[in-house]
Amino acid sequence: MKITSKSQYGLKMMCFLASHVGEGAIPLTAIAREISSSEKYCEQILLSLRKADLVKATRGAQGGYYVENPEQISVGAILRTLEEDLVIVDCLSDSNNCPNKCNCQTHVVWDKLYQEINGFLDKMSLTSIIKK
Amino acid sequence: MKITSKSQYGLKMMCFLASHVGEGAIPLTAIAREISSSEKYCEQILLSLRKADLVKATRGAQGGYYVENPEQISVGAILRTLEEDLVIVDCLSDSNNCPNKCNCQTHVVWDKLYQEINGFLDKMSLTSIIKK
DNA sequence: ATAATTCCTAGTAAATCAGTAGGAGATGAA
DNA sequence: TTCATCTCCTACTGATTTACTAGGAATTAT
Repeated sequence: MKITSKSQYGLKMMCFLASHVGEGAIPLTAIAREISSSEKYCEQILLSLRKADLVKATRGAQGGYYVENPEQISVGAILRTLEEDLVIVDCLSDSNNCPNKCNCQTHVVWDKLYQEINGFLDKMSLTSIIKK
Repeated sequence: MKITSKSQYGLKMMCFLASHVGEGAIPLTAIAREISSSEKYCEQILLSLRKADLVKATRGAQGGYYVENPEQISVGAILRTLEEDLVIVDCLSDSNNCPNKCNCQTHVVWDKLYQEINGFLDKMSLTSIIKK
């Protein structure tokens, strides 16, 4: 039940980009320096975020990464792309895998917890957390 | 961000024991059979739960495990003992470990999420989930 | 052209997870 | 008292996941 370092770095990067919205593309080198991590690792995380359309990128010289409309990007959306959908137990995504065919009493606990976590994180926008 | 199988089995066992409260000690063999897992693994999990005083045990012949006052046992308490305190990012428990000395904007996100999860799970008692 | 930059796949060491194994110690019953 | 039935406890192990690293192809402003 740990948040991965991928998500932790990912959220930091998103915060950084959100606080520089409208200033054009920011290169990987600057981003990695800001959050004190390796360029290669940050690159990999940014790739996932871009594929999920949460960041934009422009290639080539003077290229880099940037976000648009940070007020519309939720922390939940970010974590769902970096934590494989935030599915906290497998039988939530793959009911066939549940040994009790999901008729067990505990299933409802995981389901409600999942709803709770996602609901909470979806209400939190990037803009709201950088204004502190 | 996955719930471990230890917690999943643990909660199932607790539900089973709670639904047989007042019927005396139930031996490991019966518990393991009920939740379709190995005796040895169940035993290990029950050991943790007992050390946290969430289940009681009597040794020797006719011994076994049982719970008292399931209405006072929360799902949160169970998960905290099986998921090392449900600390979702290390810098929540060990601030020294936070590269940004926890002055980062993201820290508050993890902190609030932690509060949310725990608050939610603490309100859920064993009794409430077996009555379905 | 070329220097700067992202894109993409593959690899790897370390940590964690999931489960096994075995024996010591306790206790009720014959 | 002995024996069968239980829990207690520690150590071990294979599989999986995590947290990175590496290298080269593709793209674009200057």
